[in-house]
Amino acid sequence: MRWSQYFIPTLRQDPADAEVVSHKLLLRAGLIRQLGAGIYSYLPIAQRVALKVMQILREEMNRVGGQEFYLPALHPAEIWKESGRWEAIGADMFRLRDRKDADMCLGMTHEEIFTSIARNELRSYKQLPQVWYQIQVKFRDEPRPKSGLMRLRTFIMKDAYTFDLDAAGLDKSFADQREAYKRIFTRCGLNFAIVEASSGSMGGSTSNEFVAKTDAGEDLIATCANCGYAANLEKATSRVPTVADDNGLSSPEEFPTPGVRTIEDLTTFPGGATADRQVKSLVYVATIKNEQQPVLALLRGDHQLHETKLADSLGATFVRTAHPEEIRELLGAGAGSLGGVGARVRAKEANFQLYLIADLALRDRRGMTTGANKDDHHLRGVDIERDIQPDTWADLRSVASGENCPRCDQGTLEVYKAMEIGHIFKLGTKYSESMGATVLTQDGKEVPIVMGSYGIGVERIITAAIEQNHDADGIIWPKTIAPFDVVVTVTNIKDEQLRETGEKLYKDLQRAGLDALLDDRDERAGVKFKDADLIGIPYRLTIGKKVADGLVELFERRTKTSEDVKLGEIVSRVQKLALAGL
RNA sequence: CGGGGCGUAGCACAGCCUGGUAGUGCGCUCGGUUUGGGACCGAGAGGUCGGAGGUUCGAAUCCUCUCGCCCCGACCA
Repeated sequence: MRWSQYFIPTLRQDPADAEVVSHKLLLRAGLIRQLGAGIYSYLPIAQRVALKVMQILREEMNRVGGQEFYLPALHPAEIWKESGRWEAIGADMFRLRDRKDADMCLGMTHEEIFTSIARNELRSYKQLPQVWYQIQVKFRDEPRPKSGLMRLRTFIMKDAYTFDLDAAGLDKSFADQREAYKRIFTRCGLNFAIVEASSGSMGGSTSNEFVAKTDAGEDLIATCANCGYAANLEKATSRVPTVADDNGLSSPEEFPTPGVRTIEDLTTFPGGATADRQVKSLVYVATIKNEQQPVLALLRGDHQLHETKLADSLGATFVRTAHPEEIRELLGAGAGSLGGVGARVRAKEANFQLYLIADLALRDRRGMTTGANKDDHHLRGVDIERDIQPDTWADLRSVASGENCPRCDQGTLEVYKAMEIGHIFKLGTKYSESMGATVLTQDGKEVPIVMGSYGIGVERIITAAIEQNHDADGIIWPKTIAPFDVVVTVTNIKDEQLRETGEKLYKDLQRAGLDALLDDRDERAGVKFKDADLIGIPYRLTIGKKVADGLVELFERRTKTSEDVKLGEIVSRVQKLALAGL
């Protein structure tokens, strides 16, 4: 491409709306323009990068036996009603009606559609396994689109689905995808990790999340340097030292605590208790199978609740903290004086079925202090099992940096920020059962197909690549996904000799199979250098005064080092560099 | 959905409080000088001040409504 005619609208100043680095650089380097919140147009440079990413996705999917499809983005509601997700999914789905007033939606993922093909066409175990994938647009009405291409409402996803006869087959398919994902992210030049994560409303047993470490990310990952344990905070556990309790009291004892509202307050209150001897009581309203269920979550006073863990433990699609009025109606006291003792009975009087869920760290604890469900009063000497009898026990606690690794003896956990770039799920038979996708086994039995689903966000890869590869001057693309391999910069286009040298070199590079860009603009050299740095092309060949001596300057974007190379050798040199690993 | 902020030229912003000719820098066009890290001089083009309604002799400016965008929180497959 000739830069003089190519559309690369670079910006000198940072756009006011951009906050994170990748967003600023995507705009400044002329890759994207915004159309609406979470909706962006991809300009030619971005499209080139996206196509390179997609090519890697295709190659690695094909390598593990994937077959590429292209499914509709517009879906009739019926198919989503069959799986139950038309109701299960809330406002995140873009819904619309057609002219006949029929419910439709824009696809946010394609389990239902792929499953509908599978159930109609797959009949026999002999046809399995199948590995199907597509690269296609997805629509999600995110509550808060943000950070450029990080959280979008319309984005490109590579989604793959596997269909197996049994669990063993799924294990193999899952492992294949996992390996493919490792190769994909490695080839894209990303620093990534595989972590345990919540499956959310996807359902299924096991899921692995692929994350790229970056401060711009929204996920928190706990890792152990000693044994390699890694988990999203929504799933991570840790070992915390147990607290030795005294014998406690034969029954809880109420005492007045005027003005005490928080765990902290009670630690300093005369006759109070240290935080690890208190029970934190949080009232939530969970949405379970479209029903509102009040829940009292109990944790150790010095521990933090993780809401995703709570939702997962309850099988809820959504949890929110109860409003102050709801809390008072339910338990007869305000937040700050709440507790599990007698809570179920108190709620019953108000005609509510209160569900009590307690964190595992409260197991076997006695002599605890907690609210009395009476303003300005607490109870001491509470024995959790004896006095509260939770309906269930679950891991509800957020782990923190410095806590002991749950897997190994020596390690401690470190928590860092990351962004999700891919997620793979063992779905099992959730969709095949609800939608009737079955095959006949060798002995003639009809069994539901065992499925897996695997997603990668194309824009997330691009965003992560920039977040992890940039400097003060701009983007530093990994060679594998750079929009061009090399840019030929003619310092003065009005100089006949320089121009002709540049033109020839440009054509030779192309002939050698390289993606080359010729900067033939009538601009000062400085402007061209700045733009080339900003856009982040891995190599720049500067055609300047040294041409008289038969030399061009080879500049490496990443290291900002340059070297003079003989004109006759430069093409093979660049070819070697461009094809070399990252 | 709760809290905060912002919509004025392609971009970044000033002007608004205290109503009276719509400005600055970058970019763009033309001419000239320059030419290896975002040049300089000169001359230009470019704006229904997000939209609607109201107050007023007069509204970018004051009032009401509305649309949009950004950030924090909540949420998130």
